[in-house]
Amino acid sequence: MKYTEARQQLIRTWGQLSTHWGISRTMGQIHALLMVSPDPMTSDQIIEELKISRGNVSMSLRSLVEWGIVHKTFIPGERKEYFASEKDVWKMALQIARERKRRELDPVIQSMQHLQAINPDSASAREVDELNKMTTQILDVAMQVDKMLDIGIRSGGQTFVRKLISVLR
Amino acid sequence: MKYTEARQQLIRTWGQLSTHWGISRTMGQIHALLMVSPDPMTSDQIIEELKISRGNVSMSLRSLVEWGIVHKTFIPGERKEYFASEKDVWKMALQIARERKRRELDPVIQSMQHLQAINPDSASAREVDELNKMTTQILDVAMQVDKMLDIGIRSGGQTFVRKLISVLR
DNA sequence: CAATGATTTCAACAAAGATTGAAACAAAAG
DNA sequence: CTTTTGTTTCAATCTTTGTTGAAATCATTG
Repeated sequence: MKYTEARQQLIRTWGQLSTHWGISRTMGQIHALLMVSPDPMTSDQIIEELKISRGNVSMSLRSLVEWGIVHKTFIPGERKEYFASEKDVWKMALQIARERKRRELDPVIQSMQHLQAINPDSASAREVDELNKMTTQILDVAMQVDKMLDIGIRSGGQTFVRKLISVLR
Repeated sequence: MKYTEARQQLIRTWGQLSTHWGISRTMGQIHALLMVSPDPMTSDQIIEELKISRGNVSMSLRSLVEWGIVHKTFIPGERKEYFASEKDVWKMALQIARERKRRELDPVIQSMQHLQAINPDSASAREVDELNKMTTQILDVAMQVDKMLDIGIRSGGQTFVRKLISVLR
């Protein structure tokens, strides 16, 4: 397989994949492009390469920076801003896990905590009971997963998963 | 907090959440409704409760069944189909993990395997090198996560996470 | 501080995704 | 076989999300 093909396919695949994760296709493509680029890139280079609008590039880059997986870098004597992706895929995965935990898991925990202690108005005991069982279970699962992610994040991805696999096989 | 409120909030929250996960809001709501319902429900009851169209309910239920977290059940002497959710949240989480692995992780592994062994056409050594480093890393991470999920799935969620937390703290 | 170059914002537009509802289909009952 | 009841399909429509491009903002330079 030729370099240019392979590179394009990676960008396409990553863009495709990203849509399954609440991230726009363009963001995914930009991220892939930065991952495989040996040097930081300017927005103009990205526009050129992916044929997308300046506005879109600007917004996507900002969002990638907010996710913490792309960094602005300044090159001495250069006026333009340069962007580079995190190159360590484990670090990247952890950073994504950390953000998703914050954006998705933490709110669930909050929400389920509010739903504890129900006052059975017109409902039957069975109904109240079932609802309680569910919220309690969901809270339990969410809190344990949360704890697990904390540990994983603290100990660094590779170490964590390696240990884990060796311990639990 | 009153029962009816709490129930509605759970349904709203779950529907909201589901959109972050490539699942439509309606599907999430139906799932929440089935989770807290002590008895299996017919599509008519779901339509009534959530005020959504028959077609939507039919398609969403099918999809939930494909995900393996909702089951059709037949009640003797009844002509209608009844649907019930998996009630064990750990089982549910595992089933979702299993499906997501199949739908999202496995394709990445496949794709990265295709991208190994690049023929440097017009590209510089640095560029080829960077691309190779990336695809190799991604493949590595994906395969380890895959292995981890396999172990987790085999040993059952609760056991898995409990062990893991206790071992790695 | 005016001019130039770079970046961001945002209203208008486009694309993708979700939902509806009515027609087609399937299964059981009379 | 016909009717009744229940389920699925799918084109049309609505909703949500993503994208563009030009104007506004910001920053640097002479």
